[in-house]
Amino acid sequence: MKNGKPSRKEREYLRHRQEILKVALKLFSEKGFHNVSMHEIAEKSEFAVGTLYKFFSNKEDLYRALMLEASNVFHSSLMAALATSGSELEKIRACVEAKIKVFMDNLDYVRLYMAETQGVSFNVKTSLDPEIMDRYEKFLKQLARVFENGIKKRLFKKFEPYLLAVALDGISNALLFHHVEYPGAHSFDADLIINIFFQQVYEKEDLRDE
Amino acid sequence: MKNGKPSRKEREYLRHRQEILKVALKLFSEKGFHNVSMHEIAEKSEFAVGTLYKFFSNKEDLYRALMLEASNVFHSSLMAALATSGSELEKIRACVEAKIKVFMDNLDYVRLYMAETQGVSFNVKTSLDPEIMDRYEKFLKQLARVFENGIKKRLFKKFEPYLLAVALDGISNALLFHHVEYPGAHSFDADLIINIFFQQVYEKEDLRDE
DNA sequence: TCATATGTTGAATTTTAATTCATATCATGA
DNA sequence: TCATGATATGAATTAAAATTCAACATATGA
Repeated sequence: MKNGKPSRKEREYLRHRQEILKVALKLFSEKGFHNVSMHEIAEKSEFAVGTLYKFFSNKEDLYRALMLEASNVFHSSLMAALATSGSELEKIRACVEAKIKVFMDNLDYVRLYMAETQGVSFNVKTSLDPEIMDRYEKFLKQLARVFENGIKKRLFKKFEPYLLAVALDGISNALLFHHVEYPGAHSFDADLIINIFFQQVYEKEDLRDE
Repeated sequence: MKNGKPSRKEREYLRHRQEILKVALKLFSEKGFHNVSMHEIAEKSEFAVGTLYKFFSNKEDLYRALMLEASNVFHSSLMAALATSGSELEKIRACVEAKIKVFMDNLDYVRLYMAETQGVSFNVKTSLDPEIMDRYEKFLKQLARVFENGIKKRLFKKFEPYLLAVALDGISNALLFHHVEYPGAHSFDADLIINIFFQQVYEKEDLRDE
């Protein structure tokens, strides 16, 4: 059937790889790296253990691949949001909205990704990829730059921009975590974050103190 | 030597137990639960493996005991701070100060404790003690109550108190984590948290909008 | 001093899970 | 149809820890 497309074997290969990753993501995010065995992944993905090793050189490599994907999804989405045109406040609002969206759209990834960015990587092996840390760092720096510009323009009060970035990220994460753990306990949206954090840090025109 | 104190064997027992816990805390906090073996704990604490099992029925039990201790230290300190007399703002300031202090005084515990409260408990077995979760929950509720009172007295703007509690906690954790990971990168103290979060949520007398 | 209880030891056992690899299956094209 | 290379298989191997327990040490007090 079909003729010589650019690939074919390759697409098959990719599909299989994807399938394995999907199952592994589900399992890792539910039970954590150490509480999932290769046999379990094999079983759930309907491949043999040996086959897994054709796709990933070992368990850690498989995990790393997942983290990388997660990092891609989150990072690109957040960076894109920060690049929005508009005022500094608008950029940041876009960023918070994007964060809530990727968060909700990728709940399985959330647990993996958060274990890396939040509070360093605890348990999992020797803190994985510095690559991922770097990216997170880059995001925070970019966010800090937005704050910095906002401060220069006298839109925001004078706080160390990087710390503002850390703080905003902290609030967002905390609220998102809470929401994921107790959905529906307290309604919650992007505006709330913006309001709690911002309405305030955002300096009212008639109160500039500098 | 010495005569019949209320105990003696018991104090000896406790001392030994304490010694084991101390070593385990150090190791777990450095390398994570799964990357520390009972043999390593035995070696470092200068007991035999078998002896460890006289004190703790298994590895998980040992870990659990540590978490409980950590929880005690943190929880009692934070609750005490919230019970301070004074205005709502003062209570909350006391709480943030207490948090920074216990945090700094117990860096080894921090990693263990945070893995539990922040972002649920990832990796380690089936999310440990609900007891610990309960306590954390209690703390947040108490903090929320303070916010609630502050709102009633028109000291703070009207936000869902529980979410304010989550948010404040989130900011504090994020900044503390950052500080622990990159000490000296950006100076940082209780006032900063209070200012970023509060100066603002705290409603200026001349701006009440309700 | 000796018998008993209490605490300690670490080699041996058991468990658990990662990783390998000889064998089987399948797809392709001669 | 058959030969060949590419893939997939899963029982067998290996590795790493957790846990046990019979033997040893030490303290107590009769």
